[in-house]
Amino acid sequence: MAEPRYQRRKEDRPQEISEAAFEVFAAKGYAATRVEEVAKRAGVSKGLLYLYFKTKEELFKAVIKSVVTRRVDALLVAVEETELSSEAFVRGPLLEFMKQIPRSPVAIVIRLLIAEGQRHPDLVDYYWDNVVSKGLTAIARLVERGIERGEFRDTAVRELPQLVLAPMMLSMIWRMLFTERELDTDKLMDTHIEMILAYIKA
Amino acid sequence: MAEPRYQRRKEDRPQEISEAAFEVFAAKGYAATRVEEVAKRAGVSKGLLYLYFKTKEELFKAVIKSVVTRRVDALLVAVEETELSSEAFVRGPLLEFMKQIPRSPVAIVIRLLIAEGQRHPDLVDYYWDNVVSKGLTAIARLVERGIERGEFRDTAVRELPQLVLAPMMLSMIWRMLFTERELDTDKLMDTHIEMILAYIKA
Amino acid sequence: MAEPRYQRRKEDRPQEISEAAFEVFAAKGYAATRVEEVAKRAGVSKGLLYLYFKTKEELFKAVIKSVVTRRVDALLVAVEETELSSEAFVRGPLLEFMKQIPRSPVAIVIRLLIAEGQRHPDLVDYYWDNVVSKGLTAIARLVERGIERGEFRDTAVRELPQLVLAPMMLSMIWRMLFTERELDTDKLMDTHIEMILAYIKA
Amino acid sequence: MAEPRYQRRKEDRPQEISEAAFEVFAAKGYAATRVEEVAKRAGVSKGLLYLYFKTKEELFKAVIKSVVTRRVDALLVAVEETELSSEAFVRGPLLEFMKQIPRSPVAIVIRLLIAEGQRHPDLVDYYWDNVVSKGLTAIARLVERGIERGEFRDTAVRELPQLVLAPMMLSMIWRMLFTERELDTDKLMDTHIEMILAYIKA
DNA sequence: AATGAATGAGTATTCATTCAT
DNA sequence: CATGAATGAATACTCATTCAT
Repeated sequence: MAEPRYQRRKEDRPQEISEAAFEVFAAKGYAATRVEEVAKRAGVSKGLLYLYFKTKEELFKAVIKSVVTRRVDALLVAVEETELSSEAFVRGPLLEFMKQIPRSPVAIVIRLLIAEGQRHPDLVDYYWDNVVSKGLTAIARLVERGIERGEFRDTAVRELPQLVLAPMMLSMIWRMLFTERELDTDKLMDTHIEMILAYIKA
Repeated sequence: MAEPRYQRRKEDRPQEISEAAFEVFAAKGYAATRVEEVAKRAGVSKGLLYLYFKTKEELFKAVIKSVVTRRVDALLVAVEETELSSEAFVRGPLLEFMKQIPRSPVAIVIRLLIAEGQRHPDLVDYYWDNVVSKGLTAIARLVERGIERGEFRDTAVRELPQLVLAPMMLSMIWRMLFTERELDTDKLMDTHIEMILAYIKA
Repeated sequence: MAEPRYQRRKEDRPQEISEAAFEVFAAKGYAATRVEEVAKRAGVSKGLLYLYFKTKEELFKAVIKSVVTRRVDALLVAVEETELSSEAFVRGPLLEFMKQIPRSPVAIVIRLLIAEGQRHPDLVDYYWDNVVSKGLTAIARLVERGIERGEFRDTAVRELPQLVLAPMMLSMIWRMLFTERELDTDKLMDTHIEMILAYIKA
Repeated sequence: MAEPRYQRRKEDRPQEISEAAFEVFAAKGYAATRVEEVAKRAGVSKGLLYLYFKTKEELFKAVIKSVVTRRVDALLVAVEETELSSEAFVRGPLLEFMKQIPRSPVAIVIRLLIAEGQRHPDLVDYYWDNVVSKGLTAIARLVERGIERGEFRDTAVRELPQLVLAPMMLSMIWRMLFTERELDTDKLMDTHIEMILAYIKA
């Protein structure tokens, strides 16, 4: 009659805990997050959490890694397979990608990395390998192809894909810190892409 | 025998403690910083530290605020008083400013704000008022003056001074996280300024 | 493929668990022993273990009691039934018994009792009744019979059978603590018996 | 007016804490001892305890080592300096020593070592070096001197000083486990010494 | 003013025990 | 009967803050 005191749901637990942890880490940062709160939010006991994650730190790392978005891989693939002109790709899929990222969990992960990265170089490495490096490669490929096709001039942008992503980065930080201060981050990126294209178009 | 500690002016104490605290906060973040370590590094006792700063949090806020750089005010003044053309100012003092910031303590403060800002909105306000807002105003003024003088076209950049600073932001983050990965941040900013100017010049 | 575990008789389970528990308690002591490890070593689940033993403490007590050796009873019987002279019995079966005990599980039980006995007086009582008391009685009977037969003098040893066993006790402790430090415990007991006999022989 | 909330007594604290800890460890054993109870009994806060002892284990080791009795050294010295005959020394100071030890804190330390020694070999080493080894050396010296002087025969006891101490060991264990069961441990040792002397006297 | 000994609330982690499956 | 996922009380240790000296 009474509610069962608990459910056995071995398969789902890690995912549920990880999601709850992400929310709490996002809201409070690593140090200020209490394991107990994560457990409560996941609807499990502290003990169970420790059954799936050996330490708070391991939980943190698992959470960070779990957010590695498929989006970045998708971008790489899209660059290779698209039939759009390079300019059209920049104006379309790439711009869209740049607008999405600052709204996505990746932005939160970046914040956590900025806050905790010094003490977790392996996490930074992981993010470099699986996210940042791939994203930059995608941009670089796109620019190179544009140059090969005669769409773009051969400029310093070729070696500096970061230049394309700079306003995305700024938008991420902006949203973290200055949410309520007005900044039309979409327009920021529209304008930036406009400017870049004007600069590199043949 | 001992260091002539007693010669230190009492008036300097808060400053010395604050400097020591900045170093430790910078290295470890807020939570992982122990008040005792700050005191030790400042060469005072814990008790004395608490005489000047009522809590660790107050110390943190004082430290953050103490780093508010004069550089930003200087930039504002320079924009108003310069006799350079707008383009020359951008290529000269502004570019120099942008290259300096990511190497300066401001970068560290930004990291601390990103990490702790959510729980300290007043600190974010403070930084907004005293640093960010001023910096953006300076850029905006510069662009407006260029337009007034007929040097620049009237583009979206007028309302988006952030666009000018975006690569500076990216460089700051880059240095925090990916120090050892190669990126010529100076060239990044050179190119960006080149690009911006190409875009807005009449 | 798998071990034919299912062939094990259910009736053997408590015994198997108890044996596994003995090994772990012996290696780690009461507090440091985890029930889970006992279960694993016994090849059963934790739940099943708790079906047979209501608590860890009950398991501990059962284990301790299960080691009550038959050897002691055998010694008593042997004393009564032997046809050897008292001296011959001392030099033969008794000496052999004394040499065996420090190598036997009883030694481990004694260690566990020394460590945990204060909190488990009932265990100590049990061991007193079933092991120590019996052993001492056997020695006392032997000495008395020797006196009755005129083989031995009537000395204080009559009321102090512990005197005979003292080096056995020392050997047990020695092996527990100083395993690697050289001590020929067999020779110790040989000499001791020699000495005792010299003392009590008529 | 009100009682001061605490006293600063830096010098005395380690000693006080160590004594309190000895009592609790003695009563409960290592694992069952709660650091908080030690602190309470010492009349200090948990935090202060950790100021003087980095971990519970370090506290335990310090406590064990602090009990290293001067008695053993005294025995060694006495053996060397005495003007008594060897027999008189055995019947006098040595017998007295043997009767005291089972009543002294050393007995408790031995129990703790028996219980915890396996996990703390360094403690066992320490006790070997500072107590056991010295005690055995003293006995051995005594026997050797007796032989040199022609008081004693040259028997196996020369290489087995443990034989002399065996009933002391048994008495220690007896008191730990079977306190209330009658055994006149003093008489046990009287008789044993009698027996030994009868055996080794020339 | 200055010190640092002393406090105690707060937190990660463990593990005996239970109970849904 | 059997399992092992789930619980939660227990406990070592930390560190911001206080206050007797």
